[in-house]
Amino acid sequence: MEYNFSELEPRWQKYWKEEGVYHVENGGEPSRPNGSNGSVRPHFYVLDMFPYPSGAGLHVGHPLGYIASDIYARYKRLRGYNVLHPMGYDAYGLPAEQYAIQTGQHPAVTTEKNIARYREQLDKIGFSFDWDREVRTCDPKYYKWTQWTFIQLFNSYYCNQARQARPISELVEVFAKQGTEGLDLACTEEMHFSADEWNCWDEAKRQQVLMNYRLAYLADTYVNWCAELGTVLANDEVVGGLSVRGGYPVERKLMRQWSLRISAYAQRLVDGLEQVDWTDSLKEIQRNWIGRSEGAAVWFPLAGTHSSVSPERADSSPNIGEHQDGTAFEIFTTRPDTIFGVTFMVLCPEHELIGSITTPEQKAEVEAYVTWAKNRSERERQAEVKKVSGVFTGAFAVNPLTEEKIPIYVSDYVLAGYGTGAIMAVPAHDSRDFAFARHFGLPIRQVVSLEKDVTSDPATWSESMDAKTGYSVNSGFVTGMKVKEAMAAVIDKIEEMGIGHRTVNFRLRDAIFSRQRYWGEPFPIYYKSYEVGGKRYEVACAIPEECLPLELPEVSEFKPTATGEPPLGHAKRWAWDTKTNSVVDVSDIDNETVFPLELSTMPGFAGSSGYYLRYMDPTNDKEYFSESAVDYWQNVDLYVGGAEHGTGHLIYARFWNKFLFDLGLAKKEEPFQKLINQGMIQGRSNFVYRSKADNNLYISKGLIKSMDDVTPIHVDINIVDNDVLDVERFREWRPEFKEARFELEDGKYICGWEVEKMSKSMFNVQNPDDLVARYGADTLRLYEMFLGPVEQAKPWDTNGIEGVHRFLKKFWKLYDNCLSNQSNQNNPSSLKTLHQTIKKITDDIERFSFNTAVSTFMICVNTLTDQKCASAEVLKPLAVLLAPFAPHIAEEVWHGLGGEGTVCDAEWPVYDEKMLVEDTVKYPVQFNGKMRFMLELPAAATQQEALEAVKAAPESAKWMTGEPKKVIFVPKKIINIVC
RNA sequence: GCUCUGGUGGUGGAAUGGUAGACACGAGGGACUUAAAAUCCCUUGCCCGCAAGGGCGUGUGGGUUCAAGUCCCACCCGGAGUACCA
Repeated sequence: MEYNFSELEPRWQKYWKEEGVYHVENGGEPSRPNGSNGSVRPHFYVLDMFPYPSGAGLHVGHPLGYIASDIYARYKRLRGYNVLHPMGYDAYGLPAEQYAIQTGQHPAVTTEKNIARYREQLDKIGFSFDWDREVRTCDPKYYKWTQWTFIQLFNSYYCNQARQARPISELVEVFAKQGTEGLDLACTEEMHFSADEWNCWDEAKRQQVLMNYRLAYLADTYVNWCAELGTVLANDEVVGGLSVRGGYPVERKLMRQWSLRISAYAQRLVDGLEQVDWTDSLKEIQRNWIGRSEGAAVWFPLAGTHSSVSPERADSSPNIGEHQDGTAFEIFTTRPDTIFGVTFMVLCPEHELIGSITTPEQKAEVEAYVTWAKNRSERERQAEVKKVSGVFTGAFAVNPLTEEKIPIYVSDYVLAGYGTGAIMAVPAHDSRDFAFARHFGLPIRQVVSLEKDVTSDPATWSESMDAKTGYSVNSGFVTGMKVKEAMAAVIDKIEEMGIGHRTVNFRLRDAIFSRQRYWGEPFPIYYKSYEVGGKRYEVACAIPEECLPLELPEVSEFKPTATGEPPLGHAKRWAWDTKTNSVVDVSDIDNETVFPLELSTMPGFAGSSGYYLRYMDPTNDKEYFSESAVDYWQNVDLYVGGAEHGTGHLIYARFWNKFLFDLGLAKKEEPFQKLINQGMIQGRSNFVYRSKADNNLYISKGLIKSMDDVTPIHVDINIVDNDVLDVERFREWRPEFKEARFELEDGKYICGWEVEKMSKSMFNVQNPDDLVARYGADTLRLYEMFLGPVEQAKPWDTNGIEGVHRFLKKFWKLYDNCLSNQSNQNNPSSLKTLHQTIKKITDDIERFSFNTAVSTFMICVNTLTDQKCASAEVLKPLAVLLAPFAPHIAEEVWHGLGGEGTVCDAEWPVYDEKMLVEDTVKYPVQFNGKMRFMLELPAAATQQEALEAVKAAPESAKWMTGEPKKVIFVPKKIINIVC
């Protein structure tokens, strides 16, 4: 009987589907016939990052992670766990919308089509997903809860003291009672007001103030505007001044946008990393992105104004670091110990103080610089980082510790978005300040030295001394202290003086949440207008929760409107009637009861931030997910996906989960307990080499004398096998190769190869369907695992796939022999092989070493073949071991040998310890502390036997003087000899 | 620059501090076959040697250890992340 994978695989896939074998229920009821004695099964949640269904379909890189997680999910199921292993689609996104703009096809239509194609491809690989739990982010039943969460964010503020999100209604009450007195709140701008002030304000003003504290808030912020895409982008969607999608230029622009106050959670996002089982590198990526740095905020008075700073003023930090009376400004530094080395100050070009402090003589120059700096694109700015630019304001500040007058400059190397947008420059100990000082000929003063009391002339330095080590010098009262001590001492001093305080700064900025696009979740927000004192205010209001979902309207065009509004501006029915609580025509807007709805939509990460929770209870239309569901599943035990989401999705999802945790909905603070990053699969391109002398002559790789004589040409990897070109198919491939002649080596044309990105234009895209058709899903699954460690990036090549396929054929042959030859008896050695395999496979799976697991299977089958053993007693447990990796063949064998139910319901075999005892053990023999030789002894050897063996030691042991008297076994398999 | 990773045959890759190179591919040789495919067997890190055997070998240089691919220090070279973040 042949191993006919193309018949048996679809047959089992159909069976699994019809029988609902992978359907999971919440709760641990033992649905398995031979389950864990009726006891409640433990739960386990294995999740893949759901894909964006692109038009190109799956390539072999996509399923790598899915296969790994499927193996683990199946393994856990076989070990008696109730395993949640769902799949869905991140269906909102730019490509479908770009396609719609070009072709007029509705994104919903193309998305639907792509999903169908993905599903078809996924099904062929034999995954154990519970498709009853599928979610799609573009499905109103799903995004209802994305919108719902947004409303909760909108209706929440963050209390820094409680380290928790709380309802905004609570804040309204507190404001009415005590104003901002005694509160520490996450906000856009520091505000201070009394209860009386609050109570006097009208509704519009109050709403404006509340917006400052909401976790989802509307604010004028500098955004990454991508004109080509017609939308703003989040920081992680921009790399090097270009959009990640499409690579279009991005500029800074001040726009009114929805943002999520993710910065409020910065500290918790850092702390939470301690609790999760992720790789160090990914944790580090997140830590760097969050960018926590400790330091001090210090007020520097302006020279020429009164330099006294009142303490209560100093504790607060008004907008962009400026005193309301304009007599001082605040800076942030991580090196307070170097304050005696400040020789100039620098403000960012956006700093509010610039206008008021610039002297008349400098005004023109400063204004020209600020204009220039503001209009520079992000890309230009980043490309010219090394170029020093800036201008003197003519104004001076006073160093609060030395009373020294120091000049104030403006330069774009100081960023508006970080700290207070102003710095104290210490050129001797900061490389950027150093470059600036050198460029403008400003003084450089050494205040830190590696050795106590030893200084040198900074004029002779080629670079600044940035390291936080050594001792303070020339630094007043901290001179002689170690850097760390000096930092503490200076902070203590400035706190005592009331001009500054210890503080922590984060690089992480709030996430901009608006996209000027069509294909995304609409905001459940409408705008009421107020007219107060001749001024018009717009107040954002959430639509009532019970009216959700607010469905994405139809539009006539997917492009922005003529007035530059987002595509939703084309929608006819896009106004909110507060009387009927329903969507009505835009023409009905009266600003009395009918109001305009928000025109932008939510970004891609909105729908993907909480999807793992929805899988727990995907059809619930009353709640996001039920309490009992989340109580049962808790959080994701194992999450598998690419590390490229380290600064995007994985930050947003953690934030989202922490927020839901604060609301009491999520039960664990961290959503993903263990995380494995599957390495990217790169393409492996093949080349043919065309002779430059003869356009129809192609030279085999080994015969090329010089690469200058030939032109390498990408060739479709599907007509190359093990780097050997199928010359006939090559001639047929394209008309230009029809007349091709070849210079062959050993009758073959050998192609060159190179590792490149997997892309259509390089003809190196491997489609999993082709491999499934040729070798079967089981071979594909095993091969993808065999390729190397899951975490490691590697180029795709099919050079070893035959070996894996051969293994399955050998396994099949054992099974076939077993069926045809019932007289096959077990022998002790084959049982031993089985038990060794059980132990090794279990170990390998537990440590996610799937590539060695596949090797283990190969060794096992080879050994059993040698041992001529093919009894059902050995093969049935083997089928179970193999089931996570190659479920189809495992199922077939299991059934063929009389297994009950499906192999998915079997029990993971337990190995017998006694079977594994080694016959012999190798001991290093040690004498006088020196290792002398290796000795092989029976595993159960006694002291006496060991002594005899040492006496009878080989020639190499003749160094010994006298007879060994005693042999001592010491840990780690060493024999010590005493004479 | 900073941070994280990794460096082992012709290739992908194995090795709780204990015989480096498992397993697989590729290559070479052989069996079966009229032939091919499929299948099976042998060889395959490098150097010397007819052989038995010997020498050298995990990026480089040191160190710890009876014993180092593995641990420690310094350096070199890749890959990734991030970048005027004060």
